[in-house]
Amino acid sequence: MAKGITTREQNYSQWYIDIVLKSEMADYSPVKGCMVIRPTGYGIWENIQKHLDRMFKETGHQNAYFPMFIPESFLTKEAEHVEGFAPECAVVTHAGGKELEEPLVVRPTSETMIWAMYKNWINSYRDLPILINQWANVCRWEMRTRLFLRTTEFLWQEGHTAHATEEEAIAETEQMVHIYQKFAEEYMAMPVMVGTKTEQEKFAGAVKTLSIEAMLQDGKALQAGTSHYLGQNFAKAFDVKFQNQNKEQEYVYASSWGVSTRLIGGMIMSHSDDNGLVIPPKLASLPVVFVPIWRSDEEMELVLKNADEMTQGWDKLFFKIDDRDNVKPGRKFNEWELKGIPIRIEIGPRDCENKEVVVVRRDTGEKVTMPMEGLLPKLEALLDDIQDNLLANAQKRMDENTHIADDFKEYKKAVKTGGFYKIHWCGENSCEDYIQERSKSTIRCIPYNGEEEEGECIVCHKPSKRRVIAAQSY
RNA sequence: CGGGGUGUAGCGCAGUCCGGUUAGCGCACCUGGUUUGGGACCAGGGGGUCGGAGGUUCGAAUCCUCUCACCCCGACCA
Repeated sequence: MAKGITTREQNYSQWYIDIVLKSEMADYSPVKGCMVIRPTGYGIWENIQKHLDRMFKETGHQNAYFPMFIPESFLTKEAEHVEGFAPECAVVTHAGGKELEEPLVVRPTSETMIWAMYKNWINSYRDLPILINQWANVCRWEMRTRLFLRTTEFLWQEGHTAHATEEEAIAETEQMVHIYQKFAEEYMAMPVMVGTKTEQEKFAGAVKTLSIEAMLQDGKALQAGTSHYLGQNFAKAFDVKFQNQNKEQEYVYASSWGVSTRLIGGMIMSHSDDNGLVIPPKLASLPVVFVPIWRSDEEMELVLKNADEMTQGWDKLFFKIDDRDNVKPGRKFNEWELKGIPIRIEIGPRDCENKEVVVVRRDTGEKVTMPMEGLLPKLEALLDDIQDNLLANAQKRMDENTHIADDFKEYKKAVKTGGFYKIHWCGENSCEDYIQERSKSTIRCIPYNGEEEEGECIVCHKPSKRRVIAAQSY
């Protein structure tokens, strides 16, 4: 059993904190609400970046970088945007030993800076579309923070695109939310619900917000990524017009989309267990670790020699031989389990004699003896199997915990225990507020391509045309 | 901002009510030896001035005043 990790049953929140700190993913910093992402955690982020970046570039996007300081006046140009973000902005008022002429906001998101620049770059329909992404840090002064899920400063990517037509901008918005869905499922083994946010929950300044919502082990929802159709809101705020083929001046249509280090929190709460982290193989910076076992110096030499020989020609980043002589094997087993390494290979004198090794998979703990000869393809297949198994488990959890609810009292009771609930909702803000106040849950999204179904609002009983997803959330 | 709580070694805590030699304990750390197929054991060792400031006293981690920080619940939150 794991030492010093609170079990999920005892206290799910504390379990999460224990996992993050003990696996050395991250640590609290001296600044309240800000965390340090340690090598173990940063490696996961690098893999997230690697794969997403490729997906962005394959769909025609390019990376760029914009400044982290935004003149305060920029924020106020879009009315809803400023209302949504002003309360959580950090503002620099002094620099270089003097008070600044105009305060600088530490970006909470970059729409304003980017549209101030796009104004200079766009004149003609020939300048469009612009498909830019940036990897950056942003700062939002949240009152309550949680490691990875909500921190004052966090890392993310933000895509900002400019288009000549509404159709094109909407298509971009939809394309990106589906890229997020694909990434979540294929790489993170984290199934998600794709849908539209309600008017009240949408991004400040957007016409429409699409999101992916994951279901974590405790049944709570996590907004794991968003893609916004911004219409002409920012183009109007920053006066970004282009001349179309009919010689007319027209405001540019826009999208923006992002995922953050929050994904790492989602990954942890999707797959990890009471023994520690469980990393999906496709995100693991170290897929395989060897734990050699010996009693004497002679045995040590023998075992290490065998391990070296059998891994000749393997990718150095694929495996590590944990040859520390001052730590016992049992401890190593536990350490690597805690760190979530997908496959552990035990190799001792007995195995060397039989020319075999013991292969242990992290997700199920299953141990299998395999011959040293021709091991690599088997490990690769096993990694694929682990990846598939994690996704299947997460999918099963989501399916089993997605329910239909038609009676508010029953819903209120049920939602406390977690899970997604498909409910009818009339579309009124007042009913949405009622749900939030009475049940501590929120409408997560209106499912994308959701089936039409006649029904009545769970609150006011007025007609509803489709079901929405409601749940408790992080 | 309202309610509650905590500050003593890197971490977790005891000691505080009822002031009294050198401030303890567990984990971690360091050295040596024995160990090594699921978190080793023995021996030795280093490290704190008790969140901060002021006061009472022969004497303060302990009592008093002020102050700071952090945590939990609530409010808030792509």
